[in-house]
Amino acid sequence: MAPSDKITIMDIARRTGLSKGTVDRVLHNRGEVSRKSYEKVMKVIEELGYEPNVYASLLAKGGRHMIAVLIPSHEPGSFWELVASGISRARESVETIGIDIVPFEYDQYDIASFEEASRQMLEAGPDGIVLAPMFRDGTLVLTRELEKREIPYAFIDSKLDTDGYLAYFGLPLYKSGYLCADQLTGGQPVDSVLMVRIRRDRLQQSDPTINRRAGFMDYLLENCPECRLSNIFIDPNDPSGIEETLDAFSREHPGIRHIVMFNSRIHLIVPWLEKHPVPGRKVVGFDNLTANMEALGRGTVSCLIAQRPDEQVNLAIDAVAEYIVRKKLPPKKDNFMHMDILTRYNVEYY
Amino acid sequence: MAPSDKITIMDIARRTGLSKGTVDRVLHNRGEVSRKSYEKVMKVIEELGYEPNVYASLLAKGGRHMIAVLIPSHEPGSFWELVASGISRARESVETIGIDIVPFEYDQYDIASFEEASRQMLEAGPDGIVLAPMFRDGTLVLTRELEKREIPYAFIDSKLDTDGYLAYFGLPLYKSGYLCADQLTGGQPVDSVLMVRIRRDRLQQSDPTINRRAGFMDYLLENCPECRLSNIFIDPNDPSGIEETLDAFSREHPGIRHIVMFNSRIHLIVPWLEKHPVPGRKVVGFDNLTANMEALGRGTVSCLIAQRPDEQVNLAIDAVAEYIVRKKLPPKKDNFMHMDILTRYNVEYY
DNA sequence: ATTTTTTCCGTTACCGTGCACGGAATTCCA
DNA sequence: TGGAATTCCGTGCACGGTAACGGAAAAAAT
Repeated sequence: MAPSDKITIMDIARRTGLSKGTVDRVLHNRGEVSRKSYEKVMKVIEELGYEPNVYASLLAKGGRHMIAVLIPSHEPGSFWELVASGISRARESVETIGIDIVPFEYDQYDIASFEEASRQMLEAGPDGIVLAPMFRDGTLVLTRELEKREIPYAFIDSKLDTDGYLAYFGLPLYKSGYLCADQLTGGQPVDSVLMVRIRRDRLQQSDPTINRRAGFMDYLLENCPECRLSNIFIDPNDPSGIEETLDAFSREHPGIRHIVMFNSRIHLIVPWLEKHPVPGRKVVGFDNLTANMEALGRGTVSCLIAQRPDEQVNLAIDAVAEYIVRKKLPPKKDNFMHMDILTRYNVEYY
Repeated sequence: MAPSDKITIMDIARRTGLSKGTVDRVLHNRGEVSRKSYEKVMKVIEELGYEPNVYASLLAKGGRHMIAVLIPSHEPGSFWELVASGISRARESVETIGIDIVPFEYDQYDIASFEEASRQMLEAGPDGIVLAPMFRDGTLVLTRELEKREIPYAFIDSKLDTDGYLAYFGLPLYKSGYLCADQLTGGQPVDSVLMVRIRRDRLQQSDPTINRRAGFMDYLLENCPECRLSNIFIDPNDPSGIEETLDAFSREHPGIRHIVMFNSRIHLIVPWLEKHPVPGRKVVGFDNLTANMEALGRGTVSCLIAQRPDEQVNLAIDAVAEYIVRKKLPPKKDNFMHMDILTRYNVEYY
């Protein structure tokens, strides 16, 4: 009944006839222990089910740890700002266990800045890392270095096909496209959908929207094969250009009403949508940016598929912290997280 | 830059010219300190922004705390089983900070068992409590006693209109009915809906489905006023009776297709639904019971509104634990949580 | 003025681990 | 077989806070 009679390092010292110093040495296997005593201690640890007292440990070693977070810089209103807010929450919860969170940021369109940021990060000597792999090759170089230095790291948002990482927290991208299509069609056949995409001219970047688009199109293929799909491309930095593009398209294709965007930037077309309201039009996008949620509340956007990026980074930081403090591996390595469906009726409590 | 140079109890002892014993006495104001020294210490604490080291504290006082959870007993497959699973998760996370979780259960249809359970709970002498108020009057008696003994308590699921509680975590019930209606109609007008309800003959119990039903009906009133509503009542303990009732109803009203239930028991009518498939029928229910989610995966149920009861109890336990260990109040007292929309396309990651 | 009580405060022994230091036991080499 | 070099292990202090204990100083009683 009483779990209060916890067994301590002294208990296993007595049981083995050794001293706590020796027991401590095998616990942190830092050598200077004979094979015989090592095994004896291990056996007793096993028998008694010894678990170290984290407080005492933390208190004794005193020094604080540091977890670095390497993510794209968070311009206001961007997806990465949501991640950043999750970081501040996580900071509070782990600072009491002696861990500091230090963010390192880079321009997600500039690989040189990524390399610079990861260099600085390594120099700071973190005890663990959480990162979002934007540049495939650059990340590979980094993770190899991390593995050499035995620094644990966790992925968020997307991951590489290596396996040295401690954990991954993210969305099932393909499925999210599938879900998105179901929300847009409502299970009923639709005749046409417009996909608004961002023109990108950068190379070697991983593009998560590809998988989403694939899932979206597969759903349509299976559930309403006669649906016609159109693409247009916009430039996020050119608001008036966006309106022109949309105007031109809707003149040429007046029948197309439903609209989807596979990145977090549905808010970019909201001004145009509100200038040209169409009853019964479905507009579906991704991620809970403030601007997106406001448009949802006004009814301009019908539905958002969201992934709680703050939660993801939180879990990732906790996993790394747990590993640093207790050397415990997370229960699952790949954690595909729930996809939240947001409508105007449940967005206010998000 | 360095937060590592934390100020300790010794620092403020030196600054005041007193000993750490005295400082400790004012920190826990357990008397035996002159007014003059008390104020001197308080002033220095303020100046230096002293914050006690939780580990050292926990380590020193050694003794463990106990949080009691008072909820209806969790028959397999019931809503409260989900809560119970959240309890086991919470247990792991707080046992490392020296807190034990002890559940006390009662029959949610028997007020005497509630009183008995709360009596036993009080006798066990918990340091904090999480409870779901099923019986209004009985809970009021209990909470008054808790306030007298200065034992902090948090509500989950629903709350009373007292204000002595530390925090509340639950769903906005009325809104959830509203959201439910929106999911059922898909924003399009529907001509009729059947509400399947549970026959209850008990009194003085709080019934959360009342508010849900109200929200549901208000949505219909505003968005498709011509929709016709029917009610039928079933007995959860009589499976064949359920089928008969549904058979009889569908014979008399063949036009009514869409079905909603406002409690967690939509799974009760799933066998009947699967015997009588109707294309285009919408079936909406609440809560992520295993049986409900399976029916969702098969497409029998169109949508579930879920509330993560495990998360709720987790947050409640954390809030109470935080108060016990650090005397910190939670950031918000009333926490209305997000309503999750579950469909067959996002249920597998829930 | 002396004794008794009360008020106030410093000292000290923990809590369970981490780790440096030094010494004993063993092995090695001559 | 002696001494030197290793290997192995025990001791003791530190971490920051808690609380019992006992004693000095102040107040009250005689």
